[in-house]
Amino acid sequence: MAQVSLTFPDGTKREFDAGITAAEIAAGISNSLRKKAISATVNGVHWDLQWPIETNASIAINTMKDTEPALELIRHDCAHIMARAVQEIWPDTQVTIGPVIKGGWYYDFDRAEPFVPEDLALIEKKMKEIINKRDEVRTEIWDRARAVKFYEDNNEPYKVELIDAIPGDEPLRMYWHGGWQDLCRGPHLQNTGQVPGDSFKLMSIAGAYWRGDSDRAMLQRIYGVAFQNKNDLKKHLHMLEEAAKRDHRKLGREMDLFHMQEEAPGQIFWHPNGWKIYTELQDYMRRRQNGADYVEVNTPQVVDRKLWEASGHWEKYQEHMFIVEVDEEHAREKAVNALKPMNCPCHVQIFNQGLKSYRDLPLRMAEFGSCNRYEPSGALHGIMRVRGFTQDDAHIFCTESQIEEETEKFIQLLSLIYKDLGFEKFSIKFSDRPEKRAGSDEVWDKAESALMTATKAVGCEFELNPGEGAFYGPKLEFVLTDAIGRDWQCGTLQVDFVLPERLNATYIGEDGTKHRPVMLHRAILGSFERFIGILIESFAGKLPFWLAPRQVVVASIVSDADEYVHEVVAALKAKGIRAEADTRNEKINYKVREHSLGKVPAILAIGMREVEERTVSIRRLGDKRTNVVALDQAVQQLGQEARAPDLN
RNA sequence: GCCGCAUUAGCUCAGCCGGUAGAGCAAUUGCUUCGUAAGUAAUGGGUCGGGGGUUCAAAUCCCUCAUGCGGCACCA
Repeated sequence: MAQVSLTFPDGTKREFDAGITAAEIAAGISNSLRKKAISATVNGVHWDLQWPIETNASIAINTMKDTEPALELIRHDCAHIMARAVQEIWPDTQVTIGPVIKGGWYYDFDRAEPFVPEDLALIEKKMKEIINKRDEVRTEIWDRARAVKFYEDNNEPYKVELIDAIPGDEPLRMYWHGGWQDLCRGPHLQNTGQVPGDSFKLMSIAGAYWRGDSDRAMLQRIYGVAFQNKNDLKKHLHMLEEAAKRDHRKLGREMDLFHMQEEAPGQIFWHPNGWKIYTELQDYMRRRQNGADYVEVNTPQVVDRKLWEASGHWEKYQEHMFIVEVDEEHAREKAVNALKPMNCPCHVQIFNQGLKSYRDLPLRMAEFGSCNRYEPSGALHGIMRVRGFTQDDAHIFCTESQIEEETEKFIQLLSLIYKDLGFEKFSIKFSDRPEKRAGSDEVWDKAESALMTATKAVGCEFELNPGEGAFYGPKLEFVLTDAIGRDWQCGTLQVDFVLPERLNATYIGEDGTKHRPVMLHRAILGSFERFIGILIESFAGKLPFWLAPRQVVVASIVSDADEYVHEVVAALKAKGIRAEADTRNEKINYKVREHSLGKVPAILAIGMREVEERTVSIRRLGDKRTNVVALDQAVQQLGQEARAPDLN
């Protein structure tokens, strides 16, 4: 019999008969390892204990202590156990796919009756029964015809379709535990009892399209999470609770920032507090962009369809545009308009006014552009995904040879701004040419390499996102990581050779003839609405002092201090600080609690001692300590903190 | 847009099998002047998301529309 040489993690090599399984190897080492083993890693591939090893390889036996394989197996087996539980409870249910995802798994089912939340407890109970049975997991390779016939006989058309999609040279693997089977590439645990029965939880039921295709059947998806032990599950659930506390919709209400109502779905009613954040952020962005040699413009909201036809938006995005038709009786002429969904066509109109010379380039045209898009109802989400929003948009009209330098400058500006806003870390995704695209390969070569060398020149690493570029050019996407580790794609830089062509933008070159400029579409925040949502969630409402809508509340302890309280407020306001007096007839405990919940970064408590000494007692949000300082000093210090980072 | 769930006082929520609404907080008004996360009492407050239907009777059952929530699809 042929031999294989296997190298163990400690470097020792041993010879085995070819076709030996990892389970047999584990058993040869010790009986306890045989029981504890969950899988193997063979030449870097996660390997089922039952799979034969036919070639020389490196091998490691995994146990539950090996976190990465353990979690993958636990979650994957949970998916199977859940599918079995569902089919045992409701035999008329068809199973489809059930992959492992971050933190857990899901499984998609086809069943006439909808699952209801109460079903989850039922399924969990059944899953625990299956785990307690410690059913052995068994696997076999089947040939295609047999597998197809099997699923046809069992009336499982989804599985038949999955088999059809698997390349012909790949073996089909079947897995069993108990009487239940599933088509699966594996690997899996040795028996169902290896799944910790107290460390998983079914989370939610949702609809999901078969194969992610909105033209196909809507299946029912059940999401679950699973961990190595009970404590990790607890930590995970706790983290979810903490994330829920940061929800910008909840904080928006509690901090009285904004509201939304059904008469204007997807649009925001900004309250005074929320609008303070908005304008403060916008003022800051305006100063930063002015400093980076942008010119600011403003363009119309309601624009004739002719322009959208010329730009190509009418054809591609008509369904997502708010169409405005003026009633014929009142109109001098019948016209069909659309609310602008983006600013670029309008910016080209400004560029096209008068002759432009190469000396005018690069021309960085910025607009806090108010846009409206008719987003699908299901896409709306708080202030993060809305139908009316304002982009921190700009278009840089430049020559091809300027792309590189402009990219560099943009990344520098973006880094500076993200840092000012409290996001030290961001990552970049580079999306190159998609299959369907405009422009010659030559132009794409130039655009991609310019974008790439510029990105590298700034010293930024990026992840390649192949084929994900816009149809008109490659793009960079800037993803920032918030305080609890979530990623948000905010900034973007897109190279566009198409729109200048479509809208006939030209400049006179050094040679005295007309040339086509390149447009760089770019945004840093993305939209103010969404970015403020991100700020709220990342800071859990505790915004940096300069962005806080209410920066200081001066609260009296006794009413005899009221007069001095107003004096303090006046002094703070004179320094440009957003300060309020709270002289209500309430205990200081009550006031401190209320303003703390309102996320006011500084509370100044004023009793008779402060009045007599002309001091204030400063209490910072989230800090139990107080700090008594002279009034003048407090005004000076808080005035400094209240300034935006670019003004310090 | 699709699947599921939800919509009751300003907020958070209770209201089983149909008999026309309830709590806590908030608000208002008293009393209380109290030194760092809820002092106290009284009072007011709801066409139960809109429309339609079933019924002697609907917050409750059915249909429909709207909005929201969780996903899916979408995101120029």
